[in-house]
Amino acid sequence: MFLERSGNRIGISEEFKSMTINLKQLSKLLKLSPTTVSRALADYPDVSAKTRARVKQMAIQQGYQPNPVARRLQKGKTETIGIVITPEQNYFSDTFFIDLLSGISNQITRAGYELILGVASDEEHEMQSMRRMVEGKRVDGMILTLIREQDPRVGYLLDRDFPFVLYGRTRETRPYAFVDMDGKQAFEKACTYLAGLGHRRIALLNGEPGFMFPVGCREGYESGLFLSGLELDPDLIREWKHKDPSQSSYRWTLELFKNDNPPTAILFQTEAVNGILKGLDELNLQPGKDVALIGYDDLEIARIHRPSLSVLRPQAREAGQRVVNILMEVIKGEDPGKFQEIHQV
Amino acid sequence: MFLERSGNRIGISEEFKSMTINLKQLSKLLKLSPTTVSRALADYPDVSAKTRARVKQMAIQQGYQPNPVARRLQKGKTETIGIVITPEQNYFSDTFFIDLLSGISNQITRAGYELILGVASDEEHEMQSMRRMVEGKRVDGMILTLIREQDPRVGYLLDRDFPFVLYGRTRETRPYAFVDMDGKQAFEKACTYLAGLGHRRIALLNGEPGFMFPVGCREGYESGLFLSGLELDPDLIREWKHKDPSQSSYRWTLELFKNDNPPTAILFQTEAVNGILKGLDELNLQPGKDVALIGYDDLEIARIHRPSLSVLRPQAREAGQRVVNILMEVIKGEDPGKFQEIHQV
DNA sequence: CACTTTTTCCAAAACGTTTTGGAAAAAGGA
DNA sequence: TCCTTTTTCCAAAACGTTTTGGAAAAAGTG
Repeated sequence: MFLERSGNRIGISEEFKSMTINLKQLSKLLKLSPTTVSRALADYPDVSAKTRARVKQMAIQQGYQPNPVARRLQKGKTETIGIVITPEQNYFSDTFFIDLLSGISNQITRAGYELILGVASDEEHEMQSMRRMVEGKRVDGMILTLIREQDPRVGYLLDRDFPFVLYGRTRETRPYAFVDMDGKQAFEKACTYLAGLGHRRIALLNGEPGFMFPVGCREGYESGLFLSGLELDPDLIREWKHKDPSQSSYRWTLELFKNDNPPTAILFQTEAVNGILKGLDELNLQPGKDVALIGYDDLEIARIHRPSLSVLRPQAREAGQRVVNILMEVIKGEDPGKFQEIHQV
Repeated sequence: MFLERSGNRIGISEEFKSMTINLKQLSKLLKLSPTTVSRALADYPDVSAKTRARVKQMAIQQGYQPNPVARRLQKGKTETIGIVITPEQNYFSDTFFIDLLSGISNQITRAGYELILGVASDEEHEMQSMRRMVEGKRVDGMILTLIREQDPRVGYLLDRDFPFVLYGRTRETRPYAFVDMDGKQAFEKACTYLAGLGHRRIALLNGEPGFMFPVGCREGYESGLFLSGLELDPDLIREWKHKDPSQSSYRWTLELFKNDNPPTAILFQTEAVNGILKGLDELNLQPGKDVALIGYDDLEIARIHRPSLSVLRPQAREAGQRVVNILMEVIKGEDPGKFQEIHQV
């Protein structure tokens, strides 16, 4: 029909648009029933090898792809996973979170699923966004990140028996699935490593309580001190504020060095890095020389501070993939309690 | 049925699970046809005010929400928007991109739509991810960010007449919808501002060509110099590498000051900030004192460097919302060429 | 050949909405 | 009152799949 103008823009665009063929049309082309075509494509044993091949070839030739919406309705599944992220915590800084998201996204795609994203400005909207997904039947499962010690989202999902997996942990007695990084072990190792280098005054610039991760970091820090025969000095532990990590860690850095017996090393998480560097700069202390620094997370900034700034790099991509695989099992009906993984960093 | 154990966990979870009522059940409860209930909820005029009220009340009471999958099938729309992000460019640094995403997400939710996310590691996967969304009939429209000068995605979408909006611009003669920040004007202003303060040697640490944004920045820089009666010195223009912005901008910073006649001010984009600060630190130059710095994007790090580090803050949230509103119009069939907006920063 | 079993196919139903095209009931007009 | 118009409702079809429950054809068996 568009032959006479096949060379121009309209011809091309019409050609592309007509690429949407559906099952009925495809089956008509093959002189088969929609049933048989559908089953052939799904490799059911009750269709002969010959017709199966014929169907598949035609499907490829015609660029047939089953309409996902129709399939979802029939299957009674959305084939969709939900995640809600929050901007205020600068969780996005550097590559860590995007790596996690990358692992999640790719694995979800591999399963033929979709990832839908909510962005919430605070805890209330976070819950609201999740409820919309869950109660609106928009997803088959949820992935939760940035877990708090007391996290209402977990109770909510457990109450309605809705499939979910945490990246992180929370305080909850009922069994649930999670993948967590072993912050405790990481900080313990970092601490003993520094002690092994001769450091006796090791500071911890930790995240403030409320979130679960800093809890493990502190445990690891304390355990590391203990294993190295060092005493814990409360003056060397400080907590940056989630509202403004840079500013607060900057202040605490200055504070730490007002001490009569200042630290020679600092352990911290990503969020504090800018504040610490600025603080040290102002005090004319060289990172890596006057003060050893070990941070948690894959810091882009560490590349130009190498080797004066060491980092513990969690395998975020792998963790993301694992989270998805587990979620798929839970959706299938597996017991979530079976999936509780703590990954070494 | 679960009355005798309504106090325990199973009772509760069953109660929540039964909250999923569908249209047929709801209409039975109301002794009305599904048709009438559906139309009542959609405020059609052919249902009396009385029954409309009755229906709505019951719908709320029963927590009825139309199954989105079924509605999509009938409506022939996915009510879904797609976006593909790429991790390698550290676009995620600081709040800019997440703000944009936040504006996009919230506006999409407000429209009752869904945002599906793809994460691609390179240009090839970026295209692949987009094709899956488009050809797999998974979205009604696409949002594109991080636009390149020659961007195959734009041609692809134009060819098949698929609705999309760019955040940014590209070199393409056919009309398309976009929202862009006026990088040119921003850099021009910054430049004349610095000149007004007496600076005569203003450097530009620009993004490398390939992406569209640095083009405008450079134009603005050159125009700003011209307006201030300053001559353009090619030695003061350097480009950081996308593969490693920190490292390259760090090197260029050192390089800039090897000049016999070094700059007294530097203009740059977010990506270069760590490299520049590190470089200046190493040269014992104080930002804001020895060298004036003006960056583009909302830099978290600028908070602790205030006022020594100025930033041009684009209204990312608002831009994101605008992108969505435009996309909705384009999906409705409006001419994309009508929507070409350049926002002042 | 007659009967059973296996292979290969398909018609119809189902998923949960919205839309189409009336029909019945109520209201208005003479 | 009878006819016309408006209001209010609904049965049936449609969206594009997958699944169910056979039926027809082919192959195997004695």
